[in-house]
Amino acid sequence: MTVPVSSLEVGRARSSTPRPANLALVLRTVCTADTLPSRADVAAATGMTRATAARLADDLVAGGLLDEVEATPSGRRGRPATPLAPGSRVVALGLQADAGLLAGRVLDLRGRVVGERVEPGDLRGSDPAATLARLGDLAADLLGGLPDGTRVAGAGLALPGIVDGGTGVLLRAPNLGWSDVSPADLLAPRLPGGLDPVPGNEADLAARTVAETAPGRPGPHRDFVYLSGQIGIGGATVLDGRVMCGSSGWAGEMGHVCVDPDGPACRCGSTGCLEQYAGRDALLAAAGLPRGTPPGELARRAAGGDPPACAAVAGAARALGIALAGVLNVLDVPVVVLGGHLGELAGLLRPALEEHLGRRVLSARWRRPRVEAAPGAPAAGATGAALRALADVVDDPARWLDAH
Amino acid sequence: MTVPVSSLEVGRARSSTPRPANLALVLRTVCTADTLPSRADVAAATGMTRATAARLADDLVAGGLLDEVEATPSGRRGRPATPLAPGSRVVALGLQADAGLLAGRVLDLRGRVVGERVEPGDLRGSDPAATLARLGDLAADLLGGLPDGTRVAGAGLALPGIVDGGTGVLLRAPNLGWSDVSPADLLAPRLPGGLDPVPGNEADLAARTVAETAPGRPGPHRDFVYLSGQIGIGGATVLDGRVMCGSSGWAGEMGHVCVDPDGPACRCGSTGCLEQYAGRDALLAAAGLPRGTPPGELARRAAGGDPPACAAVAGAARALGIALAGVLNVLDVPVVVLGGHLGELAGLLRPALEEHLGRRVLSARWRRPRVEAAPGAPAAGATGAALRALADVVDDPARWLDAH
DNA sequence: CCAATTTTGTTTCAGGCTAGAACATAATGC
DNA sequence: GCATTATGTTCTAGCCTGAAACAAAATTGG
Repeated sequence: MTVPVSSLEVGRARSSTPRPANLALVLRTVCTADTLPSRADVAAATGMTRATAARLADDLVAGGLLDEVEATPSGRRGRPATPLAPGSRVVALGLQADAGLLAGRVLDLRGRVVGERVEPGDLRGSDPAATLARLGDLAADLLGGLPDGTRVAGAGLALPGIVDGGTGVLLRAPNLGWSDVSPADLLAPRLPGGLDPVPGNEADLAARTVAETAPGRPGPHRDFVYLSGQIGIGGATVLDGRVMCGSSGWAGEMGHVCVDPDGPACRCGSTGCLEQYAGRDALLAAAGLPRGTPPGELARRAAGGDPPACAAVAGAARALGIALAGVLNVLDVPVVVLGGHLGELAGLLRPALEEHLGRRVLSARWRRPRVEAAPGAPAAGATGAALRALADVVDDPARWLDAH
Repeated sequence: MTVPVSSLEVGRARSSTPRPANLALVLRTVCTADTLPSRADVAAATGMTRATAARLADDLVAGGLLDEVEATPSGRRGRPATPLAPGSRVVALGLQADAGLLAGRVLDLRGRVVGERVEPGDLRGSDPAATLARLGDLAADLLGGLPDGTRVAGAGLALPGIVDGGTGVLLRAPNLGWSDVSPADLLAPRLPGGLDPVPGNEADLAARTVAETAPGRPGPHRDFVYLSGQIGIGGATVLDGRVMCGSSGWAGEMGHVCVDPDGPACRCGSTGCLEQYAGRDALLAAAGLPRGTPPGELARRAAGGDPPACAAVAGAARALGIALAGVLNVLDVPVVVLGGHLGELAGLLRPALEEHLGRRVLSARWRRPRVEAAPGAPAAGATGAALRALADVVDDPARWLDAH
């Protein structure tokens, strides 16, 4: 052979028949639809013939990826349609280990929460092996409580740190005090049926819950920046509906964008990082509150007009404005979604932050950047981890059908 | 129908047969290969059978999208292979209107320059209609000089400003002093055969020349930030090999990332923008040189140790370090490519800039960010515009075959 | 209550495309 | 000159979709 294979590798998947792509198209169409579509609706939406759409839907129903739902009398004439819904017995497990909690959540293909466990607790400086063992037991318990016939399509694990995409190793998680942990090895033995949770960054996965509200269903924004205020400030960028994880998982280190080169020194070695102004501890210190105060208390004081609290919020808004304006200028993203402690402060931050962005973002004259609060579900990372696992099924249902 | 069609629209193209996708796969494989592959090489690389690869290749050869090249004696035994190459008679036209020049360039599917015209001239404050008429004549002249049998697949136009992706209207181009111009209307009448150049941002298109060195052939980096120093500083982000143009074409306003909130006022209304430190005029002023000095002169002086020139370069490196560190932290991109006047200074900027980035980018301890100079071809935007047009052909050759 | 109408879902058949195997072609090596 | 080896072509079976005919189950109207 003249040409080495490596030089010819072309990224795309190839399939000799159109069927896998069309199965995915049918499933995605059902997942995306606002109301439960019939086979005929799917045919109309995709441009296939009714025969083809029906055949593909039949296969998906047989494999459990679609459910035929009881028809509700529509009042229109003609044979009543059989509504299709994403299969309720195909689920995925999302796990999360954070400085403040352990969580597990099971979602089905419709995006409904089928099972849930949240265990608050201070895990800073905890032993990775012991903590992950507890999480594994929690997961096993959660899976054991699922109704018979449920099939677990996959699992994910949200971690507050840098995860190497290739090896799945948690390189470092400052809030937990962990480094170089391989969570798969510690978790898998505790889980039934060879389930192997794929680790991912908590902010990336939380951003996914905004990018898609249910498996295959796009959320309210195609392009946005997600900011997750935990102890530090993580973040993620969503472009074209895809969460950008960076070429090695380091994306979203929003907390260390430089706000002021002459500002206070940061533990990262740089100066004037965003975290020094809008991180949880920095905010509390500026407001004159002790370290462990819940962010809700800060929000209450600032809303009540307490001067140091208001000053802290104003300072955070200014710093966020400077840091985010840079990102918004570079990426042309119209929306910022605030999660974590920043989400709790969103109502107070929004006016000043939108004003800062309006001044510093070049395109603001045409389209003013908007600031929103993330829907405040606890342990959003667990939900995102489950969604990511289910996305694998939605993207290639043929593989799932062949395997079962 | 229960479900409104709009709610069911799923972005993907659907085709009832695998052929269009496989045609694209074969063409892309040939474009990507380091050496000219035979039909058998294509089969091996794609996983198709030789029969299938050969049939698809035959169709592409018949349509002019692939050429059969004279076999060079390989010395190996067996029937000699017929090498395949991207079709040399399918070309695209790239145009560029900039503050300092008008340019047109014709590229073939192999990425070779088939024709070229560059007309330097000061176009600041020029009349859009007159200037685009000149560009149209230049283009018509260029196309007229092409060898017989050449087929023009499309055209693009690089402009130094904000282009609305939907309408193709140039909203504003500060360096030209243009706003709300519709270049397609002014150009198309001068061009043969209903050719309608698609306008795009100059920095985005210049970044494309780094992202792909020839149609369908990935460049040296999958993920990088491109900085284009013209009069201001434009830029573009390439993620996963795709140039991110933003949800409304405003992406890449790198020049107005805030370096220092207490810095000098910028004409954009903000303060301490990168442009105030590393823009062409700011650099020349800091070096004590008059406004019109070519950047090469600054580079010579700084290389020679002239103190004000060195200070100017050092200041620019610091400002670039602060601004880029933010972007690199957020997007986890390992490479910065410098073009335009920053490219000419790349050698001088690199050491200080890499040092700044090493300190401010969180992932630097694992992977140090690298700074490179863009290959310094003049009017890179024109090349990028032609590449973009050719990418349409490479992405869906079936459409091209059907239409001819 | 029954027939016409309408819409959904199924069955059947033809056609396009790929995989696999056999075959033809054109070189090297002994 | 003949075996060997690799490329390219031809032929057939099988998978999948599109089109059209058909079956099923509701409403409408007398």
